[in-house]
Amino acid sequence: MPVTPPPTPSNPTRAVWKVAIGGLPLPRLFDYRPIEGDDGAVPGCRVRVPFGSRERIGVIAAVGPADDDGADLKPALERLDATPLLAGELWDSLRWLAHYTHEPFGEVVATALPTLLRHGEPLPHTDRLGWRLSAAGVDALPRLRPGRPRRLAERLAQGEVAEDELDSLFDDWRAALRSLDGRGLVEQVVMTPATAPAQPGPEPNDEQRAAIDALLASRDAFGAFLLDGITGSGKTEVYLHAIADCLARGKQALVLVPEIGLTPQTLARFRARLGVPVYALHSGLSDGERARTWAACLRGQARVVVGTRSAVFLPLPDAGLIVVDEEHDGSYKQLDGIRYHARDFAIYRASQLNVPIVLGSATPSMESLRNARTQRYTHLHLRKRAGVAKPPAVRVIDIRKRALDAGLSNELIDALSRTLEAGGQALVFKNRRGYAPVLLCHDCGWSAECPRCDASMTVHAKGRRLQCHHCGASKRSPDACPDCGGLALQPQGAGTEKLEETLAARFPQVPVVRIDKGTTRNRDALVGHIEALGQGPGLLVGTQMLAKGHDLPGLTLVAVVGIDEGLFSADFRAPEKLAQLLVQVSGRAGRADRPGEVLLQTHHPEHPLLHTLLTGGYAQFADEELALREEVQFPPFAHMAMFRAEARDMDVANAFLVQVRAHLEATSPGAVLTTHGPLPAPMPRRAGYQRAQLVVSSNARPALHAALDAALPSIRELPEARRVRWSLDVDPVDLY
DNA sequence: AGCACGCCGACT
DNA sequence: GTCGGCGTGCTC
Repeated sequence: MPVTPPPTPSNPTRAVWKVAIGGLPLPRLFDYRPIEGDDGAVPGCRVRVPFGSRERIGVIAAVGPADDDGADLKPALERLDATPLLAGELWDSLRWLAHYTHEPFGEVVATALPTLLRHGEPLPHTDRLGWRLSAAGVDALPRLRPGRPRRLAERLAQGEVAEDELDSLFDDWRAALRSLDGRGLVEQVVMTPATAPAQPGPEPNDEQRAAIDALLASRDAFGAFLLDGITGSGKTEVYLHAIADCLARGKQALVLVPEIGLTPQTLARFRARLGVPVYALHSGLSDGERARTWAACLRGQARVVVGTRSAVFLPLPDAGLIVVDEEHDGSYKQLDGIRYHARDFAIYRASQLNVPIVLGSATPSMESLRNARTQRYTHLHLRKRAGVAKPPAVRVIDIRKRALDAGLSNELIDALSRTLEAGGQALVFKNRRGYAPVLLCHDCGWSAECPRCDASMTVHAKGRRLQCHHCGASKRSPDACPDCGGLALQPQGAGTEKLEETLAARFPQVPVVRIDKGTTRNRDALVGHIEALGQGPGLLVGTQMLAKGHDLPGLTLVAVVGIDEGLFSADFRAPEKLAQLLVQVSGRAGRADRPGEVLLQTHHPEHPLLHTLLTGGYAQFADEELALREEVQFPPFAHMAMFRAEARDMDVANAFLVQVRAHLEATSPGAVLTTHGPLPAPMPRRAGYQRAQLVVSSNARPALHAALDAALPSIRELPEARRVRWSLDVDPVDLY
C-alpha cells in the first residue's frame, strides 16, 4: 500500500489556492499556485486560472495545503477582487446550500453570482448618475437649433438632473444627450440617492396591528412567522410596516415575490410608502442592471430589494428583515441546475443573519403549516378583508349531461352576459393553453402524438399548427389523417385560444383579452394586455398566469373551467396545488367595493376536495390534507430526495437507478431509508429520451443526508452513471 | 460540462 | 491519401 508522507515542519507544504469553478459537474475544488507575493484576504475573491486548454473564472474557496503533492500545480493568473466578493453570512450560507443540495460548491457560487461577475467583469459602480450643462454648454445653449437636444439642454440649464428622473421627463433622452455630449456641452455628475417623504398608509386594523406588533417584538433576532391571511386582508401592509421599521433602524430588507408577482404596481406602492429607492431584481433586467443591483446590496446602498427567486442570493451586509410573499408558490423552486428552494434558503439565511423572516400566503404550503403547528414558526392570522371588500360567493355548476360550447355551459355563458351587462369584467380561467389539447381523426381514432414524447400535440393557431408543450416541437397540422387518409380531423376539447375565439364570437361588443404563455412572453406584454381591457365591460381568458400579479379592480366574476383533470392526478401534491389555485383565482373576484362571484364548472360536484373547500375553506382542506400526508408518511412528515435518469434506452436509465438504490441501501444502516423505484417517470419519454426516477425518503432528514453523503461518491464513479444523464433533487416538488 | 485525443468511412 | 464521425477520459 503506497503511503504518502504527511507534511512535517521540515517539509512544509506550500499553501495553495483552492478554487471553486462553475460549469463543471465535478464536486471538488482545484488547487493552484498562488500569485507570487499575494497574501491578501483571498477566500471569496475571484481569480482567473488556466483550466485544461482554456481559462476560467473561479472563486478562491480556501487557502491551505494541497490535496496531493503540490509540485506541478499550475499558477493562478490574476486575482480579480481586492476584497472578497463573497464573504460572511452569504459565504457560509452558500457552503451550507452546496452541502444541502449535494451540488459542487463551484456550481452554487456560479448560481449565486450575477452573470457579469461570474464572467470576471469588475464590480460595477452603483453611483446615481446625473447630467448638467458644461461651461461650453451654457455658452452654446442660445445658439442651439430647436429640437430634442435643445429641449434637454434647456432642462439641464435649470440644474443637474439624475438619469432616473430623465427617464420620466423625456422619451429617448439618451439620443439627445449623445448629441450634446459629442459636442462637449454636457458633463456627468454623481448625485445623491433619491428620497421622498414616505407616504402614510391606511391605519392597520386590529389583526394587522397584532401581526405588526408580533414582528416588531422579535425584530432583533431570528424568528420565522407564517402570515396566514386571506386574499385582500392586507398582508402587504404588514410587510410595509415591518420594512419601514427595519429602515428606521438602518437595516436592509429583502422581499421575495413569485415570478409573476413583481408588477410595476407593487414597486410603485413600495417606493411611495417607504420613501427610499426600492431596487428590483427579476428576469426582465439586463445583465448590467442585475450586476448593479447586486453591487448596491453588497455596498449596503440598496436598503430595500424586491426580487424573484434568484434575489435570495443577494448579499445583505446590514440585513434586518426578509419577507417571502406567496410562500406556497411553485416558482420559488429552481427546477434545473442547482435545485434550490428560495423560500427554504431564505429561512436558512435569516437564521444565520439572525433576523426575522415573514412567510406570507392566503394558501400556505403544507410544509409551512406543519412548521407553524409544531411551533417552529409563529402563526399570524389575518381573517378579515381590509376595507369594505366582501369575500366572493362561490357556486358550483354541475355540467354532467349538459350541452357545452367549447367547454362552456349555458349557465356560465348567462352569468358572463349578466356581468357584462352590469358593466363588469369577468375572468374565464382554464389551465390549458392552445386551441385544443388533442387533434383526433373521427374516422379511425388516430390522434396527433409528439414523435419524441409520450404526449399528445396541442393544436394551436385555430387548428393550423401542432405544438408539443413538453419538448417545444412544432409543425403544420396535417390536412388528412396520416393513418386512414380521411378528412375528419377535428380538434378535441378546448384551450384558452379556443375559449377566446368562442367568447369573442359570443360577445362581439366587448374586448376579449387572452393571457397565457402564447400571448404574454414578458411582464410588459402583460401590462399591455391588461390595459387593452380598459375599465369598462370586458372578458379575460387565461391560464394560471392570471391567478396573481397585476391588480384587476374591475373583476367581479371569475369562472373556472377544466379543473377536472387536476382532481385525479397521480402526484401527491396535486390536491394542494389545485386547492391553492382555486382559492387564489377566486380571490381575484370583487376586490373593490363590488362583491365578487366565482363559478366552478365541473363534472364532479361531489368531489371531496371541492366540497371541503366550499364548506370549510382552505384551512379545513389543509387540516385534512395534513392528516392524510401524516397517515401515509409523505412530506412534510417525511423528507424526500429524487434521483432522475434519462437515456435513449429505458433499460440503461433503470440500470443506473438500480445501482443507486443498491449503494444507498448498502451505506445506510438500519431501516431509516425508504426507496421507491426505479419507476418510469409520469411521462416516460420526453424529447426522445426515456426517463426513470428513484424516490428516496426518510422521516429523519439527517439520516437522508447522511445516506446521500455516504453513497454519492461511489454513485458518481459508477460506470452506469456515464451512460445516462442523471440528477439528484433534494425536496422535489414535482414528482417528474 | 467542454474539449482533448483517438481510431475507422466517403471525399478532393 | 485526408477530413471528420463521436467514443472515452481528464480538467489543479
